[in-house]
Amino acid sequence: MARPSGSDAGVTGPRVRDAAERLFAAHGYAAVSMRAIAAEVGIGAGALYHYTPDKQTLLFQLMRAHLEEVIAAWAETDPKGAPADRLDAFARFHIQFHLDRPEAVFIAYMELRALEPDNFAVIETLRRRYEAILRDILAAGVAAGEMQVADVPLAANALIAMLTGVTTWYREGGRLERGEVETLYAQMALGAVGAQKSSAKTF
Amino acid sequence: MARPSGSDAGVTGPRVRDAAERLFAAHGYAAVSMRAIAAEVGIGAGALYHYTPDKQTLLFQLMRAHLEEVIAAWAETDPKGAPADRLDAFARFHIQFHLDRPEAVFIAYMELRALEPDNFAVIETLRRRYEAILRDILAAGVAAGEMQVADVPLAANALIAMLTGVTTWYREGGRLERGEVETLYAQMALGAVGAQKSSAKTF
DNA sequence: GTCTATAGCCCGATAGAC
DNA sequence: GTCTATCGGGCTATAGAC
Repeated sequence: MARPSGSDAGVTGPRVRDAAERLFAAHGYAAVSMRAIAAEVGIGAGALYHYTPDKQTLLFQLMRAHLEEVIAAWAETDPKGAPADRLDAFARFHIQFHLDRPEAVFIAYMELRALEPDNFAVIETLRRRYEAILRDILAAGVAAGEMQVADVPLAANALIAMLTGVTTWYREGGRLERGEVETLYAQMALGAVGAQKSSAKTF
Repeated sequence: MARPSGSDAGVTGPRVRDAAERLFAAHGYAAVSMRAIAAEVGIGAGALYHYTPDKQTLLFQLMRAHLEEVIAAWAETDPKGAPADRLDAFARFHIQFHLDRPEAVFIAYMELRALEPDNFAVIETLRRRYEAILRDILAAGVAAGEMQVADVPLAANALIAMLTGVTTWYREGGRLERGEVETLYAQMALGAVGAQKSSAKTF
């Protein structure tokens, strides 16, 4: 399609977002300068402003894109079966997504406080929508008698925190394979709410 | 004991640490300026340096004091009985401590990346020592046949993350009392590792 | 599309008066 | 023990050359 000149348009933009994601996750939004992002990309600081109007918008768009992606991805993963099986699938999905995109996830949970009020409201709505998925699963599990959960919102918060925490210690190539980690976290999640997979039921 | 003049010595120091703790927890270490801390205390920025040699040391000392306190407090709380009962006690202790000192806990877990290497090494050692408490409980539970834990370090990480997450949502005066929160989290922790309190056993 | 230069501001930390 | 003033530098974002 022969661009008139210069370097790869449509390539630097994603590289800027990748660099920002990596650095925000590693050091925190407030601790990362636009100069540092530019240096990571290999351009001058001024050139960044062709790709984002400002630093805050860069953060906001990273967070929004991630949350919209995770919500959409779950919609395609949801097995829509028995609540215990959905919880198993949700735990595995959440772990998988977090291990695939640890930086984006870390930012989405940790940098809420760095958002300006209008941006915060948008992100908070998306975050609540994602957490509502788990609350719905737990509520269905209680209704079906498959789970013992005294307080659904509390249990959902506790499970999300547990699952999200995987990013703080898991490193590729370590002692455990990803599949093992998924399985173990899913087992703990089921156990925490007194559930078991339908395939494990004794009739 | 009649100080020669001026304001309350021995009082401003703790106020500086309290202000720093509050602001670091709310906005993150990197986002908080020494001027902001001074304003919170009600003194000029220059006067801060009578209480800390620099900003980094302020963070380091907050984190070290907190971790040493939590380790010492557990040593006095540990019921030293059956592993399942110790896990129940640990979960309640951890929740209590976190709800009593949410700012200190939040900083201790979130600002590790803001520490300079020498300080990081000290804090990381303390943090590992605290997490080893839970690993020891789980290992004892497995050995006693009271718990089903396929991987002790993973389970310890998962439980710590779950319990610590309480600070992200619990607010005093909300829907749930602290005692309820402790009980529910302890139940989930026990369930996650397939354990139950000795008082709940069926013989 | 990227560069260099810079405006305007805030930063951590220090010096010295009181 | 606190103040004011300040040093030296980094920050975000913009302007204008190429």
